[in-house]
Amino acid sequence: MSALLDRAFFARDSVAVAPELLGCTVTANGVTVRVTEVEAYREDDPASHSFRGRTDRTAVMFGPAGFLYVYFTYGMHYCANLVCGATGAGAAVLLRAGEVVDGVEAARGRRGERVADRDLARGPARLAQAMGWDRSDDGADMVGAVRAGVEAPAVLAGPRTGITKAADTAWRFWIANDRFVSPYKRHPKAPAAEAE
DNA sequence: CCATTGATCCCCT
DNA sequence: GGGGATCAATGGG
Repeated sequence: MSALLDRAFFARDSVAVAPELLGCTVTANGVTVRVTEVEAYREDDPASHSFRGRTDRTAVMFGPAGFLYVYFTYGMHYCANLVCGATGAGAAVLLRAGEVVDGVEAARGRRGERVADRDLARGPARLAQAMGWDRSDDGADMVGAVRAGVEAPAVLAGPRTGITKAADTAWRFWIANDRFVSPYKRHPKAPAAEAE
């Protein structure tokens, strides 16, 4: 059994925490996932929910590190973040994808009986659904639920997904050559990447 | 490619 | 207090 990550681990810059979360495991509601893909968000970041300051929805992001920030989007999906940085920093790491390593039956019960193992948590809303998270889990303390990985994986970095602003900031991190990373899709309305 | 879906937030009155 | 745009996505063609 590997080490639990303490609150100090999360209480740093989200861009530093994000890649270190790869390969770690997160456990909730009878399901454990090995994290394969994340994105960092910060208050000084136009794509962050915290960019325009604290609101009722984003209050948890401005609280102490190590707590879960769950939001609802596209009228049908939940996504989950781990709050990072100093209290009041408004930073977090979005959990984008993972491999269900324990509780496959529970995850499949939430995601659907016909869902392939690979797709149980491959995508931020899929991961949140597999973990059984919704707005009632907003603010849950995740210290004690996140463990270091057995070994440090090979990490790649690139632009974030699904956003229209700051789409070229390389704050998306994923494990190289891992089947449980979500397929990359730039937001259709994001400006095209600069030509090489 | 495209529809789905509704909470949230901005910016006015 | 209200109208309208937006949205860290998914699933099905």
